[in-house]
Amino acid sequence: MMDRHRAGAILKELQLKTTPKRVEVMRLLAAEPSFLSADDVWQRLKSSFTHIGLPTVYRILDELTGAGVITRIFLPDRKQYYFLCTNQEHHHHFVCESCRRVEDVEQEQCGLDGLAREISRRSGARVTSHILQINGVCGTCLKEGAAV
Amino acid sequence: MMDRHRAGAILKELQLKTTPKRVEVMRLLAAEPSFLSADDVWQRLKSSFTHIGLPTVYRILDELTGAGVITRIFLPDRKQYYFLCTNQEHHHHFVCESCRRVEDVEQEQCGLDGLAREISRRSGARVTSHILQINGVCGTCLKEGAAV
DNA sequence: CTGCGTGCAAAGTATTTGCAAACCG
DNA sequence: CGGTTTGCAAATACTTTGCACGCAG
Repeated sequence: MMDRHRAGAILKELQLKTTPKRVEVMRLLAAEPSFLSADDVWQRLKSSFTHIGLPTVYRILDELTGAGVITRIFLPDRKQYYFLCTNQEHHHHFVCESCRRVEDVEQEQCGLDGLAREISRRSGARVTSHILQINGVCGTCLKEGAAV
Repeated sequence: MMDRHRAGAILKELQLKTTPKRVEVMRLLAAEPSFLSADDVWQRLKSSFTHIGLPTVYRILDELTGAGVITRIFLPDRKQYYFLCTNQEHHHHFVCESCRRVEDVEQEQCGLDGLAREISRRSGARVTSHILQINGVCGTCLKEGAAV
């Protein structure tokens, strides 16, 4: 699990005060192989804090998402899901629809940078960001017959 | 603008009854170079129908999205936006954050199919879908100084 | 100290649902 | 005619906001 010191260092770098709640959110997310909803995070935090409000969870998740530490995961239910990837390289995610586990997809295979360059060359547009999420069923779930 | 006959044909193919509301939603979306919210669509429909409910608009948009006729566009405001691309080839979209216009990005440049194959080869997962959306500011908006 | 961070309560609002009436095929 | 489709009203539920107190630096 991510140690408190490292969480604090990241927060400092983001110019956010190192509060126990923020640290715990980061540690918790870093220990999760799956994406979580704000409510999921809240439930888990309740075991560490007696007083913790859902709005606080939303605020912390927003800050971390804005700072790029956390990635949003898109699901058809249009709730917001979060995933913290310790991998700092630019990359994307494979999301298992069955177990919610998230796996990294390496950048070399993605080719998005070239695509962005191509777009701006052809139409004069400036690419500022992109969303790339691969959905499916992971190998483990397939074996367990969890396929849809 | 997409003619009613073509809209009807598409609906028939989807095994949906050809109702005036559905036809008009398709025509309207096909004529839009930008993505629209359910509410946007509703407002536009009001000029064609006196009795038209917002839930109906949502239902129609859901049906068409599920059938793959309409693409969802993701924005930070977490509302749902829709865009109808007449281009039947597999492709993706460049979304201008300033004018909301959507431009096609051709498939050859994307390489996502290869990526999906690579993922399943390496981890045994099955890829069922993916989201790829390129965000930025289009050439026209850049010239107009609309850049953020 | 001093301003950012948080709890709590309450609001906001996009989206969904239930049901009866209208309509397509 | 019979099962879809739609209008309307109401509900859902996620997320946000306001404000006062508490805590990090």
